[in-house]
Amino acid sequence: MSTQGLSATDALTKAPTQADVARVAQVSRATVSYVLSGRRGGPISVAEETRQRVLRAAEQLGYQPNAAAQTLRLRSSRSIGVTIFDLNNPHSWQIVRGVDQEAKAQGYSLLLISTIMNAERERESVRELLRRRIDGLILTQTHHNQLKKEFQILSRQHSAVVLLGNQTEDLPDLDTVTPGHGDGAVQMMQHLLELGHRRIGFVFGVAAKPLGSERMAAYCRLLHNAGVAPDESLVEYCGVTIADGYEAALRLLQCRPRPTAILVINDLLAIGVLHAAAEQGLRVPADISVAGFDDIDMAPYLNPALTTIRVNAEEVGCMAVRLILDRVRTPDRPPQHVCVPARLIQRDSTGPAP
Amino acid sequence: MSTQGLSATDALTKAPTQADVARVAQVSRATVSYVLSGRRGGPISVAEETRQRVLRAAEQLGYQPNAAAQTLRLRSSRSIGVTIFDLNNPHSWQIVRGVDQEAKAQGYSLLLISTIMNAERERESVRELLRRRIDGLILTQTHHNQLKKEFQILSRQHSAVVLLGNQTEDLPDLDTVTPGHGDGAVQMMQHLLELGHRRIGFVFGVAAKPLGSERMAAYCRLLHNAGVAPDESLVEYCGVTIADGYEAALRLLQCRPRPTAILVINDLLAIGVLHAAAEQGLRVPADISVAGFDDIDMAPYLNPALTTIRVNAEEVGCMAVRLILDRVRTPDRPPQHVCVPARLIQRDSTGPAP
DNA sequence: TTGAAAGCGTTACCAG
DNA sequence: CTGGTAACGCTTTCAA
Repeated sequence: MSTQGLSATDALTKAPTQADVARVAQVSRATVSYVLSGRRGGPISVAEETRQRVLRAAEQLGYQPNAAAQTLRLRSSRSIGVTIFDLNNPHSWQIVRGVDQEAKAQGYSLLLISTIMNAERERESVRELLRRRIDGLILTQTHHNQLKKEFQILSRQHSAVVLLGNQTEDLPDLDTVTPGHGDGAVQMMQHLLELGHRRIGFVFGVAAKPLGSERMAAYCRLLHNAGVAPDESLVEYCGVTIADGYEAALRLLQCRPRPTAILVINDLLAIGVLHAAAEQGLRVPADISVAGFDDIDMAPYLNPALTTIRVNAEEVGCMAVRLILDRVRTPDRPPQHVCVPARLIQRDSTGPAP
Repeated sequence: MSTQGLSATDALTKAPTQADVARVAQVSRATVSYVLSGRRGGPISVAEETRQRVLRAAEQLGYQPNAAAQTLRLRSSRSIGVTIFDLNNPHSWQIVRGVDQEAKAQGYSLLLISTIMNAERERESVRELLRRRIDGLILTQTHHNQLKKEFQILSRQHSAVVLLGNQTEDLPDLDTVTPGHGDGAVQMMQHLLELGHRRIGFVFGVAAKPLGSERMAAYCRLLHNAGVAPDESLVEYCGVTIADGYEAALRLLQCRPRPTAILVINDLLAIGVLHAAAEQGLRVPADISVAGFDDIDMAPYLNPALTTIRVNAEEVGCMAVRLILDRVRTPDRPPQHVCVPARLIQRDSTGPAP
């Protein structure tokens, strides 16, 4: 049955397989595998002359190993899944960039990204990733409590899971990467308090309740320490879009007395806040200060340049990948929790209280 | 050897397979496949009672079909690859969003994204995608001339390719989606000329030569039609980052007489241009007008809100997916070229020439 | 150093 | 309607 006469060029109707390469190179399929993989187990040495012949044949045929077959055989896809909650936020992409770089650097050359907008789609996306037999999963800002079952399945598949930017309470024993937003919020509040601000508004736009609570906690605590009575009307809850931030700011700017500073949950929403201020004829920072979190790419180029808290997002992504790979290699290690430090980036959107 | 006694719960060391489900449900593996796939060929009907038993067993075991095995068997991974040139540009994400939505809607539930920064990495990324046996590949702004070989391989694998936002000259016979930037540039130039602008600068920041040439052509042509002599010093070539746009704008603003308007290749760079203008103490649009392309999410919230050309990016992504799927179903159809129209979005960054 | 052969988990064909 | 069984393309052990 074997179509012996198949030449190098006429198999145009089908992707070439290892067997085709073997035939052209006049060797066995095993030899082809040895030459082209040469992964672990050291070099199962094969004669240089043969090696070259195989390489040439593969090149000539445009042979690409079938990843599905490899995955099936090796029980590993050498890939990492990532779920991103808000694809619209540039900060998310900074993280993805970090993940991508580190994954590629570690030979986990491919990155599967799946976008999610709500808990239901999140489940579905994670399941899809499960089916692909990913070696690890990085979840950002997830409703992890709804994914218990998926975590079980993953662990049975020996896949690693890293949670990124989530609260670490009442959690399964997972590795986590935590951006130092809490500490950053402390720095920012100190900065604002030193500038003399006392009426400080907070635009709190998050996708789900517990996210950003560390920032909220720092905000409340430092106000309290400064002897400022809490004022509910200065905290505006809203969604995650720029428009949400804009509208929240409009509401905040109608408070009397007006806040002299507005802390915004992230830089994206801060863009909306800056716009609202400008629209109301307020000068930033002369009339009101505005500050954000994340230090997204455009933060230095907004008008005015935005004071913010920077957490190196690429490092966050990179650390997540490392935790994944560490766990793949050492499955029984105790859970690790790494924190990526934050620091204040002072620009032109904050100034002395008027 | 077959571990007959394996109960539903103690197989914790390995992902459950179809065989496990079959054993628990007391049916054959084929039956499990029929129940859980039920894809094409119509319903290979199976008794409702049996069906339920299988479903229950699968649920109980947390069974997820192994996608690698399915891909191997079906010769299709039901996935689409996308390469994005500049992950930093929000416009790219808009496109990805469109691709993601449409792909999911069509049952191509997973989206593989691979980021590239240069021609070499692009080749490598595409090869990786090839190995995964993607059903289709969407290339945005690619150096397609360097990928001839990969295209051959793809076509042999019966994978579809769509080029997005590329010049369509001297091209293999590929399907393309072209954003209407050329026409948009015409609209924008008309808008600026009507406002009385004659000295119009152009910040031309692209990753590779031919990209954006349709905008350049429109710019030159309309200036010429308006009787304005070309002025090389008004065109600034630069890279693709906000910083590049900022610096290009600084150079442009030093021209004497100063341009009264600046056309920017995209909104991202326009952010840098707006910042440069503000920094130089220029009021936009009173002293100088600024306009971009893409209508990224933040465009309406910049200070001032940015006049721009909108090409519905999600639609672009969506069309790309449709072209892919059409071709998968009808491989021998002649190449299709769809164009997504552009329209002027007039905001506050353009006004009468001073 | 090279070749033969046994799976990996699925699907789909062909008998019962 | 259900149950064997042969691929799919690859890696890897075991013999030669």
